[in-house]
Amino acid sequence: MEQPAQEQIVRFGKLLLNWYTENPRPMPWKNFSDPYTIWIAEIILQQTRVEQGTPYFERFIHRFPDLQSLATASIDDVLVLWEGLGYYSRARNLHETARYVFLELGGEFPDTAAGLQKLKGIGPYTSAAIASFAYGESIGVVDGNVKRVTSRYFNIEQDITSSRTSKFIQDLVNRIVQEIPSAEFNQAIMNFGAMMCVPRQPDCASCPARSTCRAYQLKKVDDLPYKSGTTIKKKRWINFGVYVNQGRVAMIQNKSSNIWKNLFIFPVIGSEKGLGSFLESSKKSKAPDLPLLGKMNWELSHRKLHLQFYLVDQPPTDWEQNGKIMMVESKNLENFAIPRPLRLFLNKISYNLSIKKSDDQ
DNA sequence: AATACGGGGGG
DNA sequence: CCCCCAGTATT
Repeated sequence: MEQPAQEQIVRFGKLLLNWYTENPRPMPWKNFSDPYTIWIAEIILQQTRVEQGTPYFERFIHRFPDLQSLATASIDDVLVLWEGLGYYSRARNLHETARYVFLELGGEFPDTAAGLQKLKGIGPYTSAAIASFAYGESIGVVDGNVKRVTSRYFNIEQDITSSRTSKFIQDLVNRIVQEIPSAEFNQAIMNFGAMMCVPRQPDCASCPARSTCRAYQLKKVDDLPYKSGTTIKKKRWINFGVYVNQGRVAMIQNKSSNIWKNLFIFPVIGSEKGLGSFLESSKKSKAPDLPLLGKMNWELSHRKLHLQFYLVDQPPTDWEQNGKIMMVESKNLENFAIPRPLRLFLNKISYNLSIKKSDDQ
């Protein structure tokens, strides 16, 4: 994969910067510009949401306002303040690094990302964050937000967990901060990822970057960032309406999707277009106000389907989903091709439907 | 390159 | 309730 063109990345950077100007996010550590306070904030924020980390930051800075106070404290006192935050090695490394910088470096933090990264507990992300926020170094941060936003906007399809992809994205944001102030851009892109370009069901309709977002254009927002290992199984939610009358069950031949094409299914609730529209959309539809007969998770090679079966007392007219509703006699169900999960469901409720089946169980 | 390491939020 | 998320150190 090649790096995007220069004008593309500059446009991207300006978009995010404009968005951030209009959507500032007050965070307590923004009032500080010294490396110590920024370092504390960034360690707390590793793997931790702003909302959760903020009260910890306040307490920590109040108790340990400067490097000396932390370096001369006991690890037990530090851990007390850390309690509940998790990843407790962060507190241990924090304390160890405080002592090291105070005793061995004369109280002065290294002033480059490369130097900072030599310290315990400071990796690629945190070193870039401190270097840009405290020293104005032109280096981009790469955290989960940045990976998600860039992989979507630039349609980066490579495995987001590989070191090769991380380097590609690091190079990409480093190019951007050659053109745009690094501290502002780093704040902008991380907050954009946290507020706008969120992991699940982002509100693309109100996104200022959608007109030039490659994932949006290609309808791949739900598929990026791509992560290897566990094959991505898109989740889909489908509500079926089960209508039973005099021992007959309402079925319809599915013409609207490639999954289970031409098999007979219960009509779906919530869309006149049938099954297809549910398989296209990642939106979880609202639970209808109907008796829930059962639910079932069903995994295909590339889909994880959440199936729900609702009892309806009459077949609505909008059930003409690319086909005709047919009332199938229970004893005739075996003559129809029915998807496995629906067949299992039919077997399960057969008693209630007064269906007698010899091969039950 | 793979794994361990907490805990919180949202569907 | 279950699933998803996410930097660094270690192996």
